[in-house]
Amino acid sequence: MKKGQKTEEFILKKSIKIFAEKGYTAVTMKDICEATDLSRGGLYRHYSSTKEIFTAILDKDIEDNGSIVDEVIQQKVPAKVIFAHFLAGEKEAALGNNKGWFFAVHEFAFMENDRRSYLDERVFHAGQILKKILRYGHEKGEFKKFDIETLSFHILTVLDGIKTSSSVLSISEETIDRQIDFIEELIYIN
Amino acid sequence: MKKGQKTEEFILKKSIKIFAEKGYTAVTMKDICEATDLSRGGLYRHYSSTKEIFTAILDKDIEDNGSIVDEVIQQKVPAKVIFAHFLAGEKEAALGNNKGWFFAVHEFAFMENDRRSYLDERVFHAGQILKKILRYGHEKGEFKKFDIETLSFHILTVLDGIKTSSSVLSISEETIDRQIDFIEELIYIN
DNA sequence: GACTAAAGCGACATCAGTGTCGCATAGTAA
DNA sequence: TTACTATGCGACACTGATGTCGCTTTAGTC
Repeated sequence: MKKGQKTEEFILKKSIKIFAEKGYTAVTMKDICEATDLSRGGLYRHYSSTKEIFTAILDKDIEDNGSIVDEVIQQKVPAKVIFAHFLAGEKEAALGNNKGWFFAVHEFAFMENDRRSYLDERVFHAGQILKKILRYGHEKGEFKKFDIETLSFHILTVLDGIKTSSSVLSISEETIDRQIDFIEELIYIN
Repeated sequence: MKKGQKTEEFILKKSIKIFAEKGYTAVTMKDICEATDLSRGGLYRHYSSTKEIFTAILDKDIEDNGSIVDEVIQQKVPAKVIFAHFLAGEKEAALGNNKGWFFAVHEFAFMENDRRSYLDERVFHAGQILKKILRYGHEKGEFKKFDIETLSFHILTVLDGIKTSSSVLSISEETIDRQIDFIEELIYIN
């Protein structure tokens, strides 16, 4: 791997944390310089805006998530297990241990005027991943027979709301757990 | 009423629209100058930051909402009607006709480092208003017997999520309606 | 090892927003 | 009307972030 490519991955890796801590809008190129120990010129050699860095992170994240879900479905892992993992990941995000990308996408979207082109596509992907899990759960008879469109949107909005709230308010882990239980009761059979 | 007080109300009124259109972070004092036809100095005479203006708007909004709910409960209006109105208001917000304040509070919260003092209080108020409606519905036997804490949080997060999504994505009015139906089915008896 | 391209540097010009201050004008109370 | 206070003005200095550019250093290739 070339030096430049390595640097780019390094920049993305370091930046995730900054975006998570400060929020998309608050991050400046200077912040990223400091976190990466790169100079202005050095950084601009690779990325010319925070937006560019942020979208690079998102794209990478979407790709990774999608392929993992495909893989476990392939391996016939029970739908409940997959879904529980999905929820666990989102819980981690809600607790601030990392930032779920759905959350990040929305935060990002607040700031951009061009709201309905780039983002539709990314969020569409997120929806696709969840729908894949739900459809698989239906087929295996593990999940109740809801309308998948409505249900997936409902779940995503709740998760998104939880994450927003927890990043913003002093809500307890218990509150998050209760919401996750609520969702699970909603969809699991018995 | 004194001139100054009039001006302050005028500034708030004009600013709501700008915050709704551009999003909290993107608004500058210059924007507000333009919208109000005030000069920098004139504006700074009354408010010295966008944050100050924004919180003034929120406080006013919270006050208004709370008193309306109290009033209709006093008048024994059916809980379903009150709740439907509540949802309708949020739908309007989701459609972008105005910005629901819960949404606004969250958007605002993204930007502030001091996340857990000012906001807890405001969102607590929002929760109180919804819980009041739910408790009233319980008492009148119109609503299912959920745990009110969990349910109110769930509803607020869904609504918040819907609003976030609709401000960000090209989701249809039908999608919003389906989510609102989903919530209603969840809580109404039969 | 020598050469070329890639990567990294940091000073610089630029820009957009902020907050202030002395002055001008309008409101208001006597 | 007067006189004082509240309101409004806009130029100004300041700040912090942006993006560029010529230069140096490092990596990769032969």
